[in-house]
Amino acid sequence: MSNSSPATIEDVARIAEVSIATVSRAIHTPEKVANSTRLKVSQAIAITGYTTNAMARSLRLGRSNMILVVAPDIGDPNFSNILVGLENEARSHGYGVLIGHTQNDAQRGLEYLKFLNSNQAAGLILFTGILPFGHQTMTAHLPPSVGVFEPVFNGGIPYVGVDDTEGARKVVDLLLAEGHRKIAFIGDSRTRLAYNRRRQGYEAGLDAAHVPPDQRTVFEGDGTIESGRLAVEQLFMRDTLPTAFMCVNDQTAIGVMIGLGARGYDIPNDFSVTGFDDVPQASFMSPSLTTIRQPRTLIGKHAMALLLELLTDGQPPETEILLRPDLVVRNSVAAPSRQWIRR
Amino acid sequence: MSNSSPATIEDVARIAEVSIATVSRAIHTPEKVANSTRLKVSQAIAITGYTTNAMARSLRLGRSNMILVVAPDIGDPNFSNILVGLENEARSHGYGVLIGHTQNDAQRGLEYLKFLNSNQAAGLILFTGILPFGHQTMTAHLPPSVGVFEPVFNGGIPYVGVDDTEGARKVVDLLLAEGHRKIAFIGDSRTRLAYNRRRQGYEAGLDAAHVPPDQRTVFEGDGTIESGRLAVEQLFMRDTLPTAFMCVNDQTAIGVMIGLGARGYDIPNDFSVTGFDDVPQASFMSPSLTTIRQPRTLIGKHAMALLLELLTDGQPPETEILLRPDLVVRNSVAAPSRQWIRR
DNA sequence: ATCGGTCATGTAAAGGTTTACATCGGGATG
DNA sequence: CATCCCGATGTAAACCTTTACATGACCGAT
Repeated sequence: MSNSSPATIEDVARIAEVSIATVSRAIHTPEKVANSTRLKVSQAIAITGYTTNAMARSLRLGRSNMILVVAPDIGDPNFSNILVGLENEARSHGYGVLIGHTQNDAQRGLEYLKFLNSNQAAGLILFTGILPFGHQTMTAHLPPSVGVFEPVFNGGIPYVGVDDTEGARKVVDLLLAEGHRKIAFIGDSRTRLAYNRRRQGYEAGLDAAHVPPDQRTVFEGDGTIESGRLAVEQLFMRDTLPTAFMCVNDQTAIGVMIGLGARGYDIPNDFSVTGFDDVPQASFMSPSLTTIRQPRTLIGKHAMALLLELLTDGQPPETEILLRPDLVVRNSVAAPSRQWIRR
Repeated sequence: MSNSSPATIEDVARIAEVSIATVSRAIHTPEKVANSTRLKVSQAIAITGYTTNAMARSLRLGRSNMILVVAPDIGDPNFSNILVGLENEARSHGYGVLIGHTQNDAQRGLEYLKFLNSNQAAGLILFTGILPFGHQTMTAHLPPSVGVFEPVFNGGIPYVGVDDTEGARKVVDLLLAEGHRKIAFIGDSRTRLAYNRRRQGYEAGLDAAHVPPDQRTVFEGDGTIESGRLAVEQLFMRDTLPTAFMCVNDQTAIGVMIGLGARGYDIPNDFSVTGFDDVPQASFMSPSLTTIRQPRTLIGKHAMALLLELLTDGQPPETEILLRPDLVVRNSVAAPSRQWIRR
């Protein structure tokens, strides 16, 4: 019962008095096995405590039951919530989740190539900004893959994200409803799809409200806290000050709040600030940050489900899944300061 | 060159004009192969782009190159930082990290047993509070394992954590130095080792300063935000109010701050509050929280290193590794309010 | 009674690797 | 020159599973 080495299919076969082939069939295609035999086999399995050796199975089948998830930084709190969704979905289908992070180092990405080449992962989940294996040439050798947040490479890989345009639109509509007309947009890199879509939502909102866009209040940074702080400095040096800062993500918004705080301004009374993503600390800041919630666990779940479908059916049912972004209203937005309106 | 199916050791052998055994030796025990042969083999490897099939290797060797990491909640930001350390260390030794989370559900833990039984994981990293597989009986079947934060089961499994006693001592010493004499200790479950050690540090500090302990200011909760809030309510109903709240973890401290804020008190002017762990939001709260930093990435690194040692040497070099906790002084501590001193 | 067909089961190969053991050749030693 | 030994390499078995194909029994139809 508690042998030193784990039971093999042969042990089960011997006890059930059938061949190993029958045992294998009883497990994987029970309809091909007579009822009486199936019973004997399941009893033998119970006695021996047999579980299939995944190594041997994967070797024979030519594919594993592992999904490799590669992110730029697994220490990022945004990441961990997605991981929950990914893992739950995978496990409930008998798959395991293998993780890796590149820390934006191309060399690191290459190391994960080993896992793929050595057949250790049946599928791949790629996060924003990951270009793990250098060349697009590699794409041909990639296993079934799904992107998270944004498309990977130049497409060809389906992805799951949030509707950035709609999210941005919700934010700008809130600011407009509060009475803001001069709304700065603090973005990150123009090369990022999320940036472009969010900005698109921003512009669509202004347009719908017949507010003429003002290029002088659009700032491009890199999405970091520091870049938000810098944006404030730059905007104060220009002649037109906004009454609200709409930021492409929460990190930038935090930077903006720090920058405004350093100049002695009060948020939201002097300026309104909004973010995007709803990072964990957004609710703990003072004032707490009005932002867009990314349904992270759900994104993870959908991404994994899509990948598993890909693994069995071969063809992706959809190439792009966009989830609904929810506006989270907190305390960083108020009506524009009379001080600025009066100007 | 870009064959459809990946190159096998046989392809390499054919090109290098040696046997597959020699190829295997050239890779794993190069000192047993003549220089000239080794060269031929490595050229053949370069030509074919061969990488060892991990499935076949694991099958033959009887163990995989995966480490299973099981945590109560992978969505917890504390977890992700440790994961970084774990993953870096593992990867640099050719191991992959497989993750799982139980969400404090014993049933879930059982599902991960499959991975272990099916030889898919060579080792196991267990987090605090995890009792993944029901009975201790299972311990016998567990692969080499290492605990994080606290010992697992009744011992027998080495672990890596932070020196809780010393950390608590640093906190209480700070509060004492500020002039506090009535310091409440808000704990979580008495069954947790961390609680007991931190409280031990708290009492040792009071003792060293010749401050008599007051049982009425010790509160036991469950480590959640709500429990911190509740502690405040309870303490206000008793006759002796502290001037400082020393909390067993940051969650509790956040709850205490919320509770005090709801009663209209100002921190740190009316009361001082301290935490333990330095969760990401600790620096974003207002006031920012004075707490103890857990060297999380380092803990992960050490835990994985210990496990890998265990895997190769069989015996753990140490059974307990305690890292140095650092005091992070922020803005939630000040000298005790004169209002209370005067009483 | 014979045949054809169906269903349940068994046989055996294949998947890629590692390694104990066998073999072979050559240099050192007597 | 015979012997021994050692180093380098090859042969083949083993790890455990899945599945195409073969076998055999049984049943119904002719």
